[in-house]
Amino acid sequence: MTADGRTPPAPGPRKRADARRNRERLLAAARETFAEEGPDASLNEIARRAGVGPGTLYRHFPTRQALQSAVLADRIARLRAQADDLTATASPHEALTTWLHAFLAHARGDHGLTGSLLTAPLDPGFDCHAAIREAAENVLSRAQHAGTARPDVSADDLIRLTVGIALSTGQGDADPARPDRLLALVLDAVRTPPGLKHTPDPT
Amino acid sequence: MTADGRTPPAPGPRKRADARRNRERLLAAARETFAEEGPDASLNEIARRAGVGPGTLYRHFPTRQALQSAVLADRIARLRAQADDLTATASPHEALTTWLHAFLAHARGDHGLTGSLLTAPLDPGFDCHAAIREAAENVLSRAQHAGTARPDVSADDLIRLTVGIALSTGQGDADPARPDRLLALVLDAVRTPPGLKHTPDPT
DNA sequence: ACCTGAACACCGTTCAAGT
DNA sequence: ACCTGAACACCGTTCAAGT
Repeated sequence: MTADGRTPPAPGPRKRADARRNRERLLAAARETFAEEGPDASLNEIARRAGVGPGTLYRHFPTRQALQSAVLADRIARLRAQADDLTATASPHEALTTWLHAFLAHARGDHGLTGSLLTAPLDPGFDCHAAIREAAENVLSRAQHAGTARPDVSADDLIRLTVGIALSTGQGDADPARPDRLLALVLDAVRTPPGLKHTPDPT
Repeated sequence: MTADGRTPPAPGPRKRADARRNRERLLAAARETFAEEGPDASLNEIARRAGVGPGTLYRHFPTRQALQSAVLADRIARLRAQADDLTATASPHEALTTWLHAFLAHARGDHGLTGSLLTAPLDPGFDCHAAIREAAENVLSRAQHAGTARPDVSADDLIRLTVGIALSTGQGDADPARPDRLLALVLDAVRTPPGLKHTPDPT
């Protein structure tokens, strides 16, 4: 990954015009199809919708994960930007809370795309895991320095807990408020100094 | 489901001998194959390993979930029994903690079988979701009555949080202690009275 | 009453052949 | 340099035909 975490090779205009057009068509078709059928949608179907042969899809995106990453890239960039904004405008604790809830909504809103991508082994192309971790580290370390988040929790921990909530609360739940409630519970623990109530005597 | 949560129709010896034998062979093959290749393993492959035609598999287990449930049934029964044991032998808080860690280990140990089953919509056959919930309610309500678990959390909440941790911490993690650490964090929150540190003055 | 296994429509992936 | 699309091995699922 590049030092600043942006999309590495910057798919500049150095390619043939038809190649660029096909890439764009494939991305649009993938966005549509993943949204409708989830992260396991048929790749042949995506190629078909893009008006392109299967081989062309594989040439542009050698693996299903590569295609999924590309589809998510801009949404993840937005999450990163939001973390920066919150750092500038909200209190440390508010920023942490708000950003994690936004991330949860994001992970729940894409039929499991983010979840499946963050669960699987990393993709060397666009490393969306790293980008999200930087955003999480941004808001978390600020809260830790302010003393409103316990120091023994990592950005990765928070991401995994949140993704876990997103994955385990399917959209068919009787209680639509459950995901946010569970995240709030987790955040309670993050705010609490570890071992506070286990050792009432500090001596 | 039956009132006591046992496997409902009790697949008694009322069937033809070859049918029973095939059922057993299919279950064994499924156990093997799911363990090796995860919950999405090929059903044809399972039938092949059982030395049986695909149609026979479908006759015994009309859906993939039905087969998965049958494979897990006895392991889930053991988890229920363990909850009963803990209730009799350990303190309320210890019982809750120990059982949830056991459940987490179980959910992490089967290549995601439990996770995929608890995430998907319920199966009317053997309802493993209900069985697990009863076990969780067993240990949770006892802790709540003893005052060591906050009352605004439900057995379903705990199950979802734990399954979420199991799903989001793949086995390829750099930190093998992470799952148990995250569960301990969650249990901290469950023990803490809600809003304790938000309102330092009880008046 | 249960089992068999061929058959169908589909999938992921590759690769010669084209331009 | 890139695209096409036929081809291969496989999958889930069904269903006539058997015993």
